[in-house]
Amino acid sequence: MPAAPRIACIALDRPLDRLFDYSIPEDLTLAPGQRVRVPFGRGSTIGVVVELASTSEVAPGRLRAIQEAPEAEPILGPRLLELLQFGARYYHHPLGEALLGALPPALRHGDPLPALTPETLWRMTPAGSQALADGDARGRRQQAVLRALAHPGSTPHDSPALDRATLAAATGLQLAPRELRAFAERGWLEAITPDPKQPPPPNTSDHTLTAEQRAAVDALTPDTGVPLLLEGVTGSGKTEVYLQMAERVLARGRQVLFLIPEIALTPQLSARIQQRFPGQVALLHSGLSEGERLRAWESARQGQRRIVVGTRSALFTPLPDLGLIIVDEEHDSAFKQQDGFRYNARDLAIKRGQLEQAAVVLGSATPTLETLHAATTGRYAHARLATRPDGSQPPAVEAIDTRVHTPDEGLTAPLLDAMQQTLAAGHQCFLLLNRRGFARVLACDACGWVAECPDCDARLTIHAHNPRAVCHLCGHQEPRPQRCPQCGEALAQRGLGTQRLEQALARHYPTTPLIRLDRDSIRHKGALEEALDRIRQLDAAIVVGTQMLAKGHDFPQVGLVGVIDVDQGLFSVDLRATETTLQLIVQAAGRAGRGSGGGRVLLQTGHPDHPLIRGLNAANYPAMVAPLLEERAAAEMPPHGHLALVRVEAGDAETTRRHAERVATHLRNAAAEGLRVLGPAPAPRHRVNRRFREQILLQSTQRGPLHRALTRARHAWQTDDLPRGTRIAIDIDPVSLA
DNA sequence: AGCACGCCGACT
DNA sequence: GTCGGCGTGCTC
Repeated sequence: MPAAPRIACIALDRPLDRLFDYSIPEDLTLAPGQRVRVPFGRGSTIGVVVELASTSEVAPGRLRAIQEAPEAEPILGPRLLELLQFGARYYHHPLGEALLGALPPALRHGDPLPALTPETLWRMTPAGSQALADGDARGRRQQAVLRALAHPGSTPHDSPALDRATLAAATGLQLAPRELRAFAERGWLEAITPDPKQPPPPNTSDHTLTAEQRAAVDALTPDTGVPLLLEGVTGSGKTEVYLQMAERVLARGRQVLFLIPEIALTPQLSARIQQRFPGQVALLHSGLSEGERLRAWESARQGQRRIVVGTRSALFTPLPDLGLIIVDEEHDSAFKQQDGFRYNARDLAIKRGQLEQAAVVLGSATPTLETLHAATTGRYAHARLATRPDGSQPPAVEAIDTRVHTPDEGLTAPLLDAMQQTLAAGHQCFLLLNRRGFARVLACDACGWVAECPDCDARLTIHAHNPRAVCHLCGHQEPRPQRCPQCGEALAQRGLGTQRLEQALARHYPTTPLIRLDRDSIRHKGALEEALDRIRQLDAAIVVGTQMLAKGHDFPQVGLVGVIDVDQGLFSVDLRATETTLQLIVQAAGRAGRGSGGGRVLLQTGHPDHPLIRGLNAANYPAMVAPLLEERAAAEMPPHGHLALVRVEAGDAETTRRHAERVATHLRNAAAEGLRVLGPAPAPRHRVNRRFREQILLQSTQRGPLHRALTRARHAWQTDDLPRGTRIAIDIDPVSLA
């Protein structure tokens, strides 16, 4: 008779690629996925039970006992546990970090699960409606709340009941519970406590779906394990399709996981979902406090909230009745974690869908070549939204030849003319420039010297209100040199960024409202919402920004989109630069010509006759990127080949190189037929913050040999004596080779 | 990763 | 004489 399993194999939050065995105290019953506190070294730490065993390799005398289990139940269910185990294996990352990283920080640190209180919903009373109409509600906040309850987004019917978070999202205000209670005491609002067994019905939409949208909703076939690509041109109404899919799945009693690239950049989307499903949405993103995050997570795990809207890491939220995963803007690189556990939430979402028997929808106007290829070869189902419900057309794309029209401060004469016309017609101009700040560098025109960071491979940049020169990679600052240290000539400022473009535009159009939208300008909380509101309220205006300008916002007034410099993206060496630039152009074009009809997209380029530029066609993205797919096939690059990047980093160039060579040798020894090991080569940014980086690229038409070689080589270099300061990072399916 | 142990330099 | 530098090894 086998002994009872009195040993638990436990994963810990350490970068150690193994489990630790502990004995289970008599009075404790454990299951995989359960959280435990264990003694470790001289302290104690939180771990997750991965499996139970009756014997251990560790001598019985050296086994220590589990201290406690904060919950009696597994906190990660079997399918989520399997997903994370798969992910850790696939991305060659220690299981403990993957597992503990999936928990909210509070649980990782040992806090107990919070008790959930039922969410109060607020509805406007007739008295409140009266107060709004009569102007009795004087305060800005009072008016905002009442108005939100009178017109919740697209449903101007009877007053719906909204929870506090939804009201906050709809008004853009921070609302304390006591403030809402005060409104209730005045008789303007009434509080409703919904029955948890009987969730409130969705606030129905009065959008009638187009035939295409209807077909897309119907294309959702649950339980087949086949992902659905929802390819919809910008403005084609993907969100409404998602919402109706969600309604169907919720009606069958299941939960919905809605992943978006970055909540902060698209506040309207999450607000719209919350308004449609009041009190049922848990919002998960990096802006939450530990406590807020924990409560949102727990409410989803308990099934109290039926919808999770969140960024990348929300993929790992436990959902007992998961029925649908939506990955919106699936092409967005924000779904790929860029350090530590380098998973791609889009790819793991597909895996989770299979494990949980939940439908998976990937939506985009500009799908990645990987997804597009899977859809055209039949591995994924494919639904297209080719038209806009309002009947408007994506604008045509025109090129301005910068060899003929020399740009001054980034602006050519034809672009300035077109802007003039657009503004005169009362429409807006959006100008896209993928470089922040002033991005001016200090250069010597006489000998070519350029001011560089002493610690990085980067040029120092000059910003508007800073008298010093700054490094964008490490933050190093120094006084601006006035003269060239090599030849003594006076230094000139060269280059162009959004801030400088903004200044140049202010000179050209001194009376036109000018708004800049980039990472720097929205740093303050609420700054983005403020800018978006201003853009929507204005008629003629110029908006300057980086790629975030192209991200999913609806601006009805845009008549012209200008791309200041397409060439730097289109003709770059990086594997995906061309693809992401084409995506950016199409997404940007999608901002123009909504509502008011027409609209132009102007690209400034020195290669107007290049096939990619001539082939630009925002209405048919798959046709437009077909040549790229052919290139990828010829080069055995994704999706026709698989990549992994191994980065070696150390404190000086010499050791980094030496150890990279050794890692590469391990990989070559472990490599089987069909695997190419390229490098090591200095990483594109070889030196950052006084550390040096070399990289090795693995390329194979099959995933198998690639993973087998990595597994074997990893064993080899772990037993090899690499010095302490050397760090090796593995990046599977890298989104950028930089 | 943390945290100990451990063996060599400049300091009250 | 000791405080502390970070090289090496371990954590069930």
